[in-house]
Amino acid sequence: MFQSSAPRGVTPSRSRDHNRQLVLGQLQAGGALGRAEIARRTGLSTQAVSNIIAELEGDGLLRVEGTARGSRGLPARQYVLDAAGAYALGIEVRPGALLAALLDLTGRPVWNARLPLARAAPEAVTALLPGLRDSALAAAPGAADRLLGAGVALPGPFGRTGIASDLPGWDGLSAAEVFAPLDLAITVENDANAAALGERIALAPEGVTSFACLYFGTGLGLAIVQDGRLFAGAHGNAGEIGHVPIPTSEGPQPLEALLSRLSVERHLREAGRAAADMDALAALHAGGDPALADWIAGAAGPLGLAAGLIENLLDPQTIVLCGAMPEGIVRALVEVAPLPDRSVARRPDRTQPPLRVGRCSRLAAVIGAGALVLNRTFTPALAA
Amino acid sequence: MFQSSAPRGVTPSRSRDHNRQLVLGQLQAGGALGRAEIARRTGLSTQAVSNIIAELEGDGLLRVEGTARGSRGLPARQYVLDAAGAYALGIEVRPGALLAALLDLTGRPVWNARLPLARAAPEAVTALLPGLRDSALAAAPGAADRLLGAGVALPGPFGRTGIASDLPGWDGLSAAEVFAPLDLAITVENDANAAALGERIALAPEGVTSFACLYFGTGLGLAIVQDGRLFAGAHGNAGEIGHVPIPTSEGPQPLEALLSRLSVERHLREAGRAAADMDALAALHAGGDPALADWIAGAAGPLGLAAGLIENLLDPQTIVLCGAMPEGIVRALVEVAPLPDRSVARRPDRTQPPLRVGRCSRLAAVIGAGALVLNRTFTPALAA
DNA sequence: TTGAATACACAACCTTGTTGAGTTATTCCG
DNA sequence: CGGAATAACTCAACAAGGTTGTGTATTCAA
Repeated sequence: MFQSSAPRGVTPSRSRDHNRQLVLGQLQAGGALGRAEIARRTGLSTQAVSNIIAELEGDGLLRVEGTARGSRGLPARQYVLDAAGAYALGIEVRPGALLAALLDLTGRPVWNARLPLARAAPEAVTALLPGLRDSALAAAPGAADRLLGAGVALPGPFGRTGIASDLPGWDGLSAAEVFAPLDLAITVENDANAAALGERIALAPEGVTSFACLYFGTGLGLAIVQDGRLFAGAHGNAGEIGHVPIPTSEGPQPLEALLSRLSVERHLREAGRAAADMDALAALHAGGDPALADWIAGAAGPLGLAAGLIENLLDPQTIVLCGAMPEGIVRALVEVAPLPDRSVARRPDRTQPPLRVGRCSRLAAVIGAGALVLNRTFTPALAA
Repeated sequence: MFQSSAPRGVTPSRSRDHNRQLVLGQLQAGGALGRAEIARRTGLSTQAVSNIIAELEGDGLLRVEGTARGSRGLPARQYVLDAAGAYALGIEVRPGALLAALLDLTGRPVWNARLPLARAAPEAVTALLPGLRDSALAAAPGAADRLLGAGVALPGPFGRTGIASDLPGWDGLSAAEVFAPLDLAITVENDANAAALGERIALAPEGVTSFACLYFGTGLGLAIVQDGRLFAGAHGNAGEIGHVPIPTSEGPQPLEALLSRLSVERHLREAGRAAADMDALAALHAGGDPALADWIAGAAGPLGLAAGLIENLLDPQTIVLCGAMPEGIVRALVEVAPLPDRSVARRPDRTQPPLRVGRCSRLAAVIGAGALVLNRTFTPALAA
């Protein structure tokens, strides 16, 4: 599915696309800004920014929100993103369910749904799409002709041609075909990468643009974001941290055997607990279940090792944990994980915590799927 | 020293820069090409390519080399890089020596020098620069007004402000000041990153643009190259793989305690061998020294683990080993390293070997330092 | 009240890439 | 052997987008 694409020549219209994205990205990260301020931040002339803003305002993507006061000179009109100016549809396919969410331009989910899937067969998914689309659009009046596209999150890793290999029957399929009934531009990513872009929207106002994201899915995934863009590797499968061997008293074991939902479920089952879903897990944690506390204590070490690996290899601003694991448990893991004292990321002027809790919920990847589309709208193609 | 810079707006002249780089990059990777072929590869119109080529030819960066034959239609004039069209100066500062190399436009070193440094004090380096520059220019007549700039490789990791922290007395210095006597545009990188860009030039014709580079320096460094650009992390210090703990029979040890020049030297010293420099090491290896064979056997396991980590986390096309380790030893390591059988990079259609031997010599980082400058000339700023 | 500072609009201009018509050289095929 | 097909390349007109210079409105401070 993924193919590292060759860089293309720049034409005037591609320049404009880039600069539009740049302006939108400033507003996403910086809140309300005036034209002159945007011009200073982007290095464009105020005139260029003015033209672009007029265009974006015409498209309904932004609107004036008051004027700046308190400084000399003509007060600047402040622009903000218009949440209702555009929408993105996020879809997540899991072995047991199809999830969907509709995000507004600011990344807030305005609608979401979860449909059980007996088998995650492509035809079954395709059949559900028209109804899904209708429900989503019914939730947001006016969104119909303002849909930027649809993002799809699938369990990775991907094969070179075709889609996901973790879902049975999907190998070698074209995403465009399976999701054709949506009649939208389709962007596909693995669940961890999608979730990371979902987190990016929340982190952008804090100035976090380069980070790693540990994602609890079926196993444990890692997404790497650099300057707001995904680091995908040569074939789109970077971040398979779950396979990394971790030394234990019983010899090396894959990280995801120690730190994942399957791991906690197995541990609890062996202790005689039933923890079929996230709610049950959260309840156990809230109740101070000793078996769960035991698992957390055992998983904290591997998490610390993984954090050390990631910091040393990737030097991120922070590492975000998200995905299908109750927030309380993730918070507990973050609090007790023993971080390595020697790391290039352990710098005195660091402002971000080494580990932080992200959007921990079933919705992390669906929201991320929608964010795939928004990200394309906000992140300029031009590298620094 | 490193600062992740914000993306900037695109202006017509920046577009031209990008497209010039794109054209040069095609010639670097693809050898002799005609205008129409370049246009097809870059997605630009033939006219745009024609204009750019005329400009580049005027600047002396490329020249016609014959015409294509054997196909229908007007035979295409083939263009190649003109090696003597531009030069880049590479400088490497080590604790014991100052190295320099002059690269032509194709990345070939046309001159190099090694000056001993009692103390690698900044003032001592600054004092040597004018002489160095003169010697380099004397070796390549006409290079004086065709110098693109100077690249500087320093042992990392870097502090946020100022230069290298591994070299005593350099912390907090500005590279522009220390290297001001060169009167050239200065680009600074850590040694592993520089070496990786040196390898990139050699790998580009094979279509390798995303790879990792394990570098033998004082310790062990890792550089990550994605689409021809360095992955630097949030603060420029990605790739500190030497600190990663590796399980051994005596408990976890940092990778660079098992796989580095210091490691092999210590091992040989304990066995009563003297192996002060690379020549001595190479001689021992050629002579089939059992203590050295012993070290290689012991280091192969950690190398395999490191390769597994890198493949799973970064999904590169290949992993290149280079730096201050005799080529024969590196070759032996690559041959016996046990690679993990489970890895996202282990794909059926893979064309590159998982591990390969790079430019193993004292010069890897100096050449890479020069390549820093060439890379800027060849790699477009536009991401895919 | 006056002047400095600041945001912004308008218009002319520059750079760059695209498009379409026309030229030239080579191969293919009758 | 000669015409048709093919492909590379050039020239000229055009379009898109950004910059620069000039002018105006609005606010703060002296």
